Amino acid sequence: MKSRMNITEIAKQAGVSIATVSRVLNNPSLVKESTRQRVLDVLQSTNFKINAIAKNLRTKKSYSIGLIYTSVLMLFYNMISKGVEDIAIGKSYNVFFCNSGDDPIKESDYLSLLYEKRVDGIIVSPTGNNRELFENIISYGIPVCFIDRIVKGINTDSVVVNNRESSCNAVSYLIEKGYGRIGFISGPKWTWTGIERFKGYLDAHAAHNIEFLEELVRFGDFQYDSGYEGAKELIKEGDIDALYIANEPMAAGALEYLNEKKIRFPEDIGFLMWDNPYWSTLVKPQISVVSQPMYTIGTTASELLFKRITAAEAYMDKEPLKITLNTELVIRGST
Amino acid sequence: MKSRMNITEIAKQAGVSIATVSRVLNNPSLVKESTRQRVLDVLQSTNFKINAIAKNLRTKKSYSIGLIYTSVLMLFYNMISKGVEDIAIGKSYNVFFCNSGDDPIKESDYLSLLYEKRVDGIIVSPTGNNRELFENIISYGIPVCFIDRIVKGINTDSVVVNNRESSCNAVSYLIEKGYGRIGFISGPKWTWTGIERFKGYLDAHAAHNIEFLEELVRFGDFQYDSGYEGAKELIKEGDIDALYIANEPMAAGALEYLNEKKIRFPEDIGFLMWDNPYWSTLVKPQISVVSQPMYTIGTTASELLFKRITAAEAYMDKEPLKITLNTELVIRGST
DNA sequence: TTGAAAGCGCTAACAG
DNA sequence: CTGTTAGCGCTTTCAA
Repeated sequence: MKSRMNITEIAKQAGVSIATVSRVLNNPSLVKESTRQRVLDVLQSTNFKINAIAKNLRTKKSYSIGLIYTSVLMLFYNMISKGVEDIAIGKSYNVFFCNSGDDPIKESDYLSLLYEKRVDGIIVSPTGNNRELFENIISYGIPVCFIDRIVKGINTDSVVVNNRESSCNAVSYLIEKGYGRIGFISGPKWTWTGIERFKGYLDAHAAHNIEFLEELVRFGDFQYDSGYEGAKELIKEGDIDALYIANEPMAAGALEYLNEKKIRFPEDIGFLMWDNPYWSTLVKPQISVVSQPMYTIGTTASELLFKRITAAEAYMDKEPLKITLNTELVIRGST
Repeated sequence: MKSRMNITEIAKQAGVSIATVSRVLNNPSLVKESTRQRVLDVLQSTNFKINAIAKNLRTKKSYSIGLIYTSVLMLFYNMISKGVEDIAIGKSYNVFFCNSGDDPIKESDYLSLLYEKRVDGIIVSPTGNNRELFENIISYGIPVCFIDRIVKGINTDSVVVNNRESSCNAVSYLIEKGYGRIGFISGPKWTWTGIERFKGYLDAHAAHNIEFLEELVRFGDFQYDSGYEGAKELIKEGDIDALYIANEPMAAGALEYLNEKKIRFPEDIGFLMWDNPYWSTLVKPQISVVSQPMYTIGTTASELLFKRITAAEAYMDKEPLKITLNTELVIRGST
C-alpha cells in the first residue's frame, strides 16, 4: 500500500521548503520560474494531490456544501439537486446530499453533522421544525438557503415558487373549463407549501363566487399512499368532476386508484396535478400539470449560497434575498 | 456573528485540560464521574459541536464516502443512492454524491476531488475509463466498490446483477410467448452492462435455434432520445412483434414514439423493458419489466465498503468480493 | 524570492 | 484519573 504524498515530502524531493511548495500550489506567481518548474515536476511525477482536510483546517473553509431535501425518490428534488450540484462543481465544491424524508429528527441530525463537517453553506428544503438549530447555524455565519419551503420567523435567503397564485390559476382554469365539483388532494397543513396551495384553491373558489365545500378536500402527506386514499375517499363520497392534486407522488397514487376502478380522464373526470414528472406525458392521455422550474430552483439557490460564501463583507450583511419563481400551467389531454 | 466553540475554550470554562475534554467526547469512561458531568454541562450549555475537520486531520479518517453515478435523473440510481445513504448515515457517515453523466472526464475530476477530500471509500458506477486513476486510488488503500458495472482488469469489490442471464430469460420469455421478430434497443457496446444484455439477447436466440438478425437491434446510449430513435427505426424498418429495451430512459423514449404513432401494446406489439420505474405501472396496460434490486444494490455495496473501511487488517487483504444479485422478470399487461 | 516558525483544533502517547 | 506535549498537513506572517 503506497503512502500518500504530502508537501513535506515534495519539498524534500524538490530541494525547497514547504512554504515554496505551498506557494507553487496557491500562488505560483510568487515563485521564481525555475524553482516553480522544479517543484511542478516533482508534483507531477509523484502524482501529488493536496490534503484537503489539512488545508481546510488551516483556511477554515471546507469547499463543501450540504443539501438537505425530502426524498431522493421525487423527480422534483432530483432536478433541484442536479441544479445545485452543477453550480457547485463549477466552483470545485462537493455536495453532501441528505435525505431527511421530511423527518424533523433526521433533519436535525443532518444539520448537526453538516455543522460538524464545517460545510461552507447549506441548502435545505426545511421540515418546518428545528427553528432553533437553524438560527444557531446562521448565527455562526454559515449561509443557509431555503428551497421549496420556508420556515416562518427565520430570515434567510430562499427560493420558492408562487404556490398560492399558481394554485389559484390552476383551479380557476378548471372552473372556467366547466368543471363543477373539484376534488383536491392537498398537502399537509403543517407544511408551508401545503397551506399555500390550499389557499390558492380557496382563492379560486372565492374569485368565482363558488362556495367552498370541505367534503371536496383531503389533506394528504405528499406521499403516494395518501394520494391513493384521497382519491378513493373523494370519489366514494360523491360526484367529483375533476381531481386536483398537490404533488407528484400523491398524483401517482391517485392515478393508480383511477386505473383500478377504470375511471378514465378526461371523459369521467378531469385530472390536474402539480409537478411535471416525465411519466405525466407517458400516460394516455397526457396529464395537465402545474410545472415548477425545478432545475432553476436548484441553480438559483446554489448561486445565492455561493454569493454569501464568497461574499465580501459588504454582501454578508445584506438583507436576505427571497426569490419567488413562477410556475407554468401546462394544459394537456387530461383536462 | 458568534464564534464557534473549540475544546480549548470548553476546557477553560470547565477548568480542565483539553485532553480531558477530548476524553469526555471520545472515551467518557476514562473520566471521573464528577469531572465528566462538569464538562458535559459546559458542552451542553455552549452548544459545542466538534470540529470534524480537525478531528479528521488528526485521525486520518474523514467519515465521508463518495458515490459517483451516472445520473440523478434515473430511478435506478436514485434507489441505489438511497440504499447507500441509509447504510452510511447509520454509521454517521456522510455521502458526497457525484453525477458523472457517464463522462469519463467528469468521473476523473470527481475521483480527484474525492481523493483530495480524503473520503474513506468510494462507490462508483464506472464509465469504463480512468483505469489508471482507479488503480492509483486503490493502491493508496482507499476502498473502491463498483456498482452496476465493472471495469475489466480492476480487481476490487463489486455489486452487479446477472445481466446476461436475466436478458436471456427475458428474451426467452418473449420467444416462448410466441413473439417472432423481437426488436432490441440495446445499451452501448462500450459499456459492460450494454454488452452483457446484448449477449443475453443472443443467447436466447441461440437457445431457441432462432437466427439472429442484425436489423432487429439498435445500439442506443441508454438515454431517452436513443430510445425514441431506436423505436422509430426498428418500426419503420420492418415488422416488429415485440420491443425489448435495455433501460428506463430509452424505454420512455420508445414509449413516446409508440404513443405518437398510436401503436398499442400488447395488441400491436409486445413491450418489455429493463428497470422497474413506478411509471411502468401507471401506464395502461402496465408494462412487463426486468426488475433489478436497486435498493439492495446500494445497501450491499455500502456494507461491503464499510467492511473494508472498518476492517481489521485481516480483512483488508482478503480477495475482492464480487457479488452478483438476481433480477426478477415481472410479467404485466404489455406482453 | 525564499525559509523558518507558528498555529488551525483535535487525538494520543506519556508521565505523573 | 488527569495534564503536558507532540504532531496530523497545510497556509501565512515575518524576516532574511
